[in-house]
Amino acid sequence: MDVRLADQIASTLEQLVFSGEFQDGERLDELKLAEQFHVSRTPIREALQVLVTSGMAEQIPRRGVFIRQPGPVELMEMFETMAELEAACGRLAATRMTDQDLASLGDANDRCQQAIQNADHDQYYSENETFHQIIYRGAANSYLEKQALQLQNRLKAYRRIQLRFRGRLKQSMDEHSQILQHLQDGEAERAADVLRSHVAVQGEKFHQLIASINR
Amino acid sequence: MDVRLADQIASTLEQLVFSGEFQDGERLDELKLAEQFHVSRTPIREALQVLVTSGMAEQIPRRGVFIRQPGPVELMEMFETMAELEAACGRLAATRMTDQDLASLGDANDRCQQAIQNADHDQYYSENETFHQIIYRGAANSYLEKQALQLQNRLKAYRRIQLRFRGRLKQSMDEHSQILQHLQDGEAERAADVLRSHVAVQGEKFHQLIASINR
DNA sequence: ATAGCAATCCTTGTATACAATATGATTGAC
DNA sequence: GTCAATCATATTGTATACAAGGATTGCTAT
Repeated sequence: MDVRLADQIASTLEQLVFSGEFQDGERLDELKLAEQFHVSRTPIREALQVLVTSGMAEQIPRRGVFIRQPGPVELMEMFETMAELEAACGRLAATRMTDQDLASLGDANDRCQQAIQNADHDQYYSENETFHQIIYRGAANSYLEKQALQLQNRLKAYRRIQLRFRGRLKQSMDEHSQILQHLQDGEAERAADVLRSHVAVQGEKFHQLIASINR
Repeated sequence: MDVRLADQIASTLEQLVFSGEFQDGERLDELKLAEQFHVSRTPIREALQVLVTSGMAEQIPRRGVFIRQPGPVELMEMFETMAELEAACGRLAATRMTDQDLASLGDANDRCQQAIQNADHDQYYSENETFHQIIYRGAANSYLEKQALQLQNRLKAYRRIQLRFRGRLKQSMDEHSQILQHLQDGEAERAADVLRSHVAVQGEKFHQLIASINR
């Protein structure tokens, strides 16, 4: 419950951008937005500043702000960066997670398994997110955690796509189990390696999909 | 040369925050800033939004924006994250840097050596920055590069501190040479490991210094 | 007909005016 | 004397008015 209209509008716009409501390069007209949100241009402009600063839009002075949807190349780069961030979290988490953290991680993993058995994709994605977030937290580095959470959120919409690939779900679960095992054993490098490829493969699957569409 | 006052002000404020002009928790008074910059509150507010979004300040609705200087704990976390980002860059760069990139890196390293011989600390820090930036670029992932550059910039002011430690400069140079060698050999994991500890040690030195001051 | 120029309109950027809320100070009651 | 409540003031949040820079359209000249 934000108090400032600008904040509410920023969140809403962010959601709209994420959900692909805007085309890449589309100009965000201050007047139109002001009408849509039934406010003046002032809060709109402040919300746009937020989008620009967070990299979701580009501002050209005296011209306006234009939304920037990441293209295939940038998405691949983001997935690769995510993979490295997750690997880093795993490395650190392996020596820092408490027994309680590991128990939570095990629970989250079980709930992932369960979701698959129920063939409940929504639940799977939700629990999968939780699984990874527990690892971010386990790194015991709130700055790194924040970076990881931000990028995870940014990639959320695109991560679902890998679902389409046959057998990916089972493979994903196997990797989860490996990750859990390595973290329990305090095997930092192994945990990092599995996490890295676990995430990187998502980018590759995404790439395959893009390529197959453009064929 | 920004066209918008808000942009100029945002950059200036950013510099002021970096240079420690503001205390942690200090409120940024819109009216005072407006007077100082000889503008109205509007561009000031838009500049403040930028600071808040980039995490340099916190906004409490109806109360104002308060600057957030990272404390020792957060700084350590940032150094640790930087270490992981640099390791990631090194890992990727090891297999992606061109001969030309490697030549540039060697040149930068030579200029670092030279700066040390000249006992020119300013030049050393400038060239050291370049050395690392060439590796970021070498990762051939512009998103990751951007993240690394951002954090490097954020930590700039604090990195200088390690200089105070006897023998650190020579050690640093030795590490640089190792990194260069591993990158030339395409030894991804070794390059990553050396880079990680090369940066992580800065955080540790920083920690030592803080501890010694508070003693 | 097309290219170049000019004028008008549209949009962004900035200033100011107005509204609403939080803070703190003063007054009154217990 | 202290605590609480209310009122005044200061500051943020929003709206509107004004300024200035592009973009588009139409006209003219070649």
